[in-house]
Order: sequence, then structure tokens, then C-alpha cells
Amino acid sequence: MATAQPLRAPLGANRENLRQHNLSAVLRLLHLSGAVPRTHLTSVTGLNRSTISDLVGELVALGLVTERDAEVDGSVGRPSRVVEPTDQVVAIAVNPETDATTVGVVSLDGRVLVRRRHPTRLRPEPEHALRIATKLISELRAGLPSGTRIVGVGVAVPGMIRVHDGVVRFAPHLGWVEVPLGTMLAQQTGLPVYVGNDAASACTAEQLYGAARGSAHAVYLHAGSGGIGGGVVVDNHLLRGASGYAGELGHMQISSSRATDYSGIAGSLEALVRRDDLLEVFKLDSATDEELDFDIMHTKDPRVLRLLHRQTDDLGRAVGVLSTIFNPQTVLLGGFLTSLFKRDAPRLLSAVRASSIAPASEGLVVRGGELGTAAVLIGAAELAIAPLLESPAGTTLTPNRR
Amino acid sequence: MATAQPLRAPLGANRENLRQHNLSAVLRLLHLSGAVPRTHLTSVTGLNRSTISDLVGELVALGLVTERDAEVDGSVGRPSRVVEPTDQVVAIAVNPETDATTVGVVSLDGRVLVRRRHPTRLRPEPEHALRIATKLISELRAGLPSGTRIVGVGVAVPGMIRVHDGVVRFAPHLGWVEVPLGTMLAQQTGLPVYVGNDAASACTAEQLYGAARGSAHAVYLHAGSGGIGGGVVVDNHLLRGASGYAGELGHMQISSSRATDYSGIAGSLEALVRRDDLLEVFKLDSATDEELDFDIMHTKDPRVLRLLHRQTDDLGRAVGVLSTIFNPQTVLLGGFLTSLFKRDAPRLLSAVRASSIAPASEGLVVRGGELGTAAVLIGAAELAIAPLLESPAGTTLTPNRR
DNA sequence: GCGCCATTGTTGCCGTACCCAACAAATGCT
DNA sequence: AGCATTTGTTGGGTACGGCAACAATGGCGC
Repeated sequence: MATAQPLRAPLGANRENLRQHNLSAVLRLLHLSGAVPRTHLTSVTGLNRSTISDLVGELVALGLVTERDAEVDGSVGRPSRVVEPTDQVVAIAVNPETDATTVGVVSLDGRVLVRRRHPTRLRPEPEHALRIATKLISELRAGLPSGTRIVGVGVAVPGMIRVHDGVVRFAPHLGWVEVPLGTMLAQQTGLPVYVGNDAASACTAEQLYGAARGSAHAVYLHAGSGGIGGGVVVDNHLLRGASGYAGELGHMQISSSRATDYSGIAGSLEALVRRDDLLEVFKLDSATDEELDFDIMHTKDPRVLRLLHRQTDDLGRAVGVLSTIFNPQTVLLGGFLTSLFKRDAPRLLSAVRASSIAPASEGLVVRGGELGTAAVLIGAAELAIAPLLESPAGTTLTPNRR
Repeated sequence: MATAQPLRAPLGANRENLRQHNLSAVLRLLHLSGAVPRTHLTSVTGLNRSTISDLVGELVALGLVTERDAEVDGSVGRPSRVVEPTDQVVAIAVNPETDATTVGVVSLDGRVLVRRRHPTRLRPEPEHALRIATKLISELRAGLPSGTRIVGVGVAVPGMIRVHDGVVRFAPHLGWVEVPLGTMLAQQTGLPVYVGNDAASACTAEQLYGAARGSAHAVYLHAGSGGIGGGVVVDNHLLRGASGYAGELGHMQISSSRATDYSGIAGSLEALVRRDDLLEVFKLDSATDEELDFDIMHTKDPRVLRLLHRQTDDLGRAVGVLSTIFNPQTVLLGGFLTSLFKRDAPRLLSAVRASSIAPASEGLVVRGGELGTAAVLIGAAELAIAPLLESPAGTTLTPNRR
């Protein structure tokens, strides 16, 4: 387990902090934008050409980025060299779910390089999921090019995570309680492990690379087989709260209904907008999101339509309340929530307006996610990449044993 | 009106930024703690003695702080000189309400030095409130010691404010719609004016100096004659949202009730937990919070108790939902909400638990505010002080004309 | 292909903001 | 009074970003 972070960051800044800040700013830009000409770095950072040269030089020396000549683009003047994060440094992402555990290798600029998915029986025990993850990780590590270094492992879990020590406090759909997943996986792999919530991770990914890119304030709702998860970005930072449990939007109570969710909360979003209810009216045992989407978009059964209407209204209420609370630029919907939105956007939006103060929803954009299932992996990797971005020169990377 | 802020802050930092950051860090500490020995500044900032000496010297030269010898305290060694913000630099706070307009002078360390309250007929027109504010401001300015300089005017309004230009979009209880209050008051006073929400301002004040001091994550709910306002602090920063309308917690929908608030939202906290309903069962036309508190604490009328129970339950629902969303350390209650809490804390807390996920509420502290009516003024002043804290050397202060 | 223009990268020097160490100053304690 | 302890001050050192001159690289007109 890696926890890092000093007890109390000193408020003052010295030259070292300055350097670190600038290294961090450059690496962050590359993290976000991938390959970028040096000129772009100078204009965005506001730093001098010579300073950028020096900073990039240091990042190259650290083995974090590479430089190459730009393709000919027809512009006048000496072409600016292109800087990009190297694929020699990667993060490993893990995502245990009710029906499968997935492991991926993610590059510094947020591309999923490899992915392996291992289906399981429903609700795997923690030890089972851990074995699968460990096995997949070592298989993937064996396949990495030589010289690759690993920043760490990010784990995205559908549950409530105490972030500072990586303990899964409660993952209702997996049936996990107080599982010290971070420590366990760190022991198995010998890598630093960071654990976070799955929807919050996906939210981060969509805000960095996906449909909420550029929105400093965004709200994310995702409905999967395990219920509804959420994430919030405030001022470009993921909302964590005092202990890391913030953003559990599926469990927000929005009505006086008696129906309860897996956490025992009545009238919550997750209790009202249920995938299983849809499967039932469609008389399906299980379905992929694509199959469910097709059925939702094409059904004319009045009984189904009534359910869709109610779910759309309830979803709209939640989005409205969240708009009143957060005044976001963008609300992203994932999983079958996207289908509800596509099926009857006007209905959803009018429910949003009825449940929110007008100014907060007037500029609001509601849309579906873009990254699909990659979002969770990218966001999980982000957990492990974040410390490196914070302190590019002060982070030790683990050389990959083959 | 003062808007300032560059279009896009450059990501890089140079020596100037470094100096500014450190000046800012020192001034912020004094802002928060008032008089403080230099030693404390060195230990908290982590900067060198000589650097602190230099920084304090610059702040003294800027006329923002003063130094004096410490009182004898019996400790060994050379006594450290005490640094404190000067009362020669102040902010003016304005708070228009339905029944009065209040103006105050607030010091850099958050003390209300003078306060004047002018009662009005209900729902004053914007022009009326503006005239009162202008008059009170010039009276207070005439009473300031010579040499005093003013950072600006902060206005806390019970309504939705577009922060970047100080327009009151909608203040339901005042009946104001699209009032460019910032510009108007800036013209009248010749001072930079910053406008914000009243409850958000009070929230800021309580988080800096009051009952939520030290809580990096806090939620604030205040019930006054004008309804229920809210504020949220995330990671020591006030939640503003994309356009500044975030944190309108009174308008969050928490039940399926048909009762609507002044913004037309059904089942919102403000629609359900109404001061007027209490006045009615107590058969009162109006009452101060103190009088109402006495009645709430001592009533045995079963009809009243039923109402109190329902309001307590509804308040608890809201606090529970907010805990699930924000996972705060502290939830503060102001106005008669404090009385509901004091009257039956176990009931409130059990409602909170029923509406929140367990980990998010397990360490939660619910309590009343400490600053009372000063909170709004201190928070309003904070709006005007914030730019100075951000850039102590780069902010121009207005010398007070007498 | 050659000269000119535009733009970027490189290099050496400079200034500044912080650190450091030595010393001076101020207090308590014996 | 002298010592110990702590803090403020001062002069010099250093690292890091800015700057300006120059070199490098490509497009364009002829």
C-alpha cells in the first residue's frame, strides 16, 4: 500500500517547490493532451522557451517523456519538436465487478494499451477476485516491453472506499465488508496500490478525456448491473470528502418512496431506477447494455413505457437536485441511463427543470459518456498516476520484472 | 464592479509567482489567526527565518500588517515579535434582507469593528436598499480613523448571484429579479464591489472563524425569515459551481411532497421546514430567533410537537442526503434549525443515519453555528478580502475619503 | 538552387528569492 | 553576572527562470 502525503503540507513554497510545480505542470499537460509541440508548452505555461527546454530535458532524463521531430505541416519557421509521454511508463488498472474482474495496462496519457477480462461466478469472494487480479497482472507484466516501469496499481471498486489506506468499507453488490484490498494486493504484487470508487474513477476519466472534457464542474451518474454509482468534479478536482466517501450519488434520497437500495436507504435513486426492473418487464434474465438499449429505444409496450417514464422522471429529479447543489456545466449519464436520456430527452430535461433552480440548470448540458467501459480502467489508472503528476522528480517507479 | 481574474491563469510559475504565493501564505495565516508570533509563521510555512523576516517586512511596507513586541510569557530565549494585520485596512460588508439592511466594517482578521442596521418595510425595492446601503456606507466611512484604506465592499444577498458580474439573478424573498447590484453599488461608492449569496457567506465565516473552523469539508444550513439558505465548503474552498449558483441547499428536493417553495420546487427542504409554520402553531406574528427558540424548547403542545417532529425528520433527511453526497466533517445549522437540533438531537441524528450511507455519517459532527448574525457580515467582507489575500502586493486599496 | 523570412531551439549571462551560517539581541535560569 | 536558549539580522551562496543573441530549420519567391 502506498499512502504518501505528508501530515501537513507546508504553506510556504521554495525554489524546489517551484521547480516541482513547473515539472508537474508540463507533465500534466502531456498527460492530458498526449503528443504536443514544445511551442504549445511554452504558450500554455507562460514559461520561457529556455525554461521549457530545461524542464523537458529533465523529464526526458527521468525517462517519463520522449521527444521527436514533428511531421511536416506546411507552416513557416523552424518546426517545433514534439514531446510526448513515453509508453515505457505505465499504470495498471484493476476493476473487480460482480460478474468479472478486469485488468488493464494504461499509458501516461490515458490510453488503455492492453486489457484482460476474467469472468467469474456472481459475487466473488475478495480472495477470489484478488487471485484473479494477481494472476492477470503478472500475465500482463510478462507481456510488457523490456525496460517498462510501473507507477503503481489503481483499483476501482463498486463500493465505499476509505481512500487513505485502501480499505473497502462496504461493497454491497460484491458483498464485501471491511476488506483491506489495498494492502492485500500490494503484498501480492509488490507494487504501490491505490483504491478508489469505480464510478468516481469513470467520472475522472470522462472529465479528463471524455464527454466532460473541459468542464471544470461535472456530475457523473452510471448505472450498471451493480446499481447506480456517481462521481462529482468540482473545480477540476474529484470530490472526495473528509474520508473519501463523497459522491455516492446512487444512494441519494430523492423521494418518499419506501423502496430501499442495497444500503438500506429508502427512496434513493438506486432504489427507484433499477436495471433489474427493466430486465423484468423485458422478460430478460440478463442483457448487455447494448441489447438493453435496443429494447428501450424500440419498445411500444405501454407497461414498459410507464416504467420508462417513471424512471426517467426519477432520474430527472436526481439530476435536478444535483444541479441545484453543484451547478455543474455538464451532467454525464452512463450505462442504461444514457438510453433513458436518448429515449425521451425532453421528458428528462423537464423533470430536471422542475427539480432545480432555474439559474443552475440554464446552461446545463446533459449527455452520455464517451469512453464506455474504458472509463473505469482509465480512471483507476489515474489513481496511480496522480502522485507521479504531483511530483514527477520525487516519485520512484518500479522496474518491471519479467 | 471589480471582476479582475485573467482569462486563463498560466500553468507555469516563475519567481514572481513564488514570492506572491509566499506573501499570500503569510497574509492568509494572519487573516485566519490574527496576531501571531513570527516563529509561528516560520514553523507553519516551513520557510526560513530570514525569508519570513523579508516577507513580513514587505507586508509592513505595503501597510497591511504591523509588528509589536510580545507580552512577557515566561518562556526562555529571545521573544519572537508578534505580527498582526492592521486595522488600517478594512472591508465593508453589506447585507440587504427583507426587514432591514445592515452594513458593517470588518477587519482583515475577521472582526466586525462597527455595524449599523437600518430596518425597512418588507421587501424593499433594490433602489431603496441601495440608497440605505450607500448612506450607511458613507456614514461609516466618515467614522473611520484617518489613514484607513478600504479593500472593497462585499454584499451578501439572500438570492442567486451571478458572481462574475455581481448580478442578482433572482432573490425570491426580496422579490428582486435581474438586479445589477454590483455595478450599481460600485457607481455609488467608487469602491470595488463583490456580490455573493448570504448563506454561502455565513458558511465561509463559520468555516474560517466559527463552529466549522478546521473542517476542510463542511455543510451549512441556515433558516431565516426568508427561507433556508445553504453553503458548502469542499477542501477549504467554498463551492461555487460553474456560474456561482451552487450550494442552494434550501431548494434541494428531498421528498415527494407537493408543497412548493418560493422558487416553485416541490418537496424541497425550504418548502417543508418552514419558520412560518412554527410561528403559526405558536400563534405568533413574528418573533426573534431567541423567542422562537424558547418556545420550541419548552412547548408540550402535542400539535406543535407533531410539527417539530416532522420538521426534524425532514431536516434530518436533508442532512443525510448531503452527508452521502459530500461526506463532510461538520454540518452546521443556523437560525431555528439549531433549535430543532437542540430540542431533539437523537431524532435528528437517527433521521440522518436513515438517509445516508453509514461510512459517510459515522464521523459526522452536527452542531449549531457560533458567530450568529456576525457570520453573514464577516463572510460578505471575505468576498472583498479574498483578492487581497490572493495577491497582497498586486492589489490596490482605496484610501478612505473623509 | 539560392536568398530571405519566420519561427524555434540553444547558450551564456543575469537577477532574484530563498537558504544557510555566523553573529547579535533578548530573555530565563542559576 | 554569566550561561543557555531562542530569535532576529546580515552577508554570501545557489538554483531557477528570464533574456537576448545566435544557430538551426523549414517555407516561399525568384
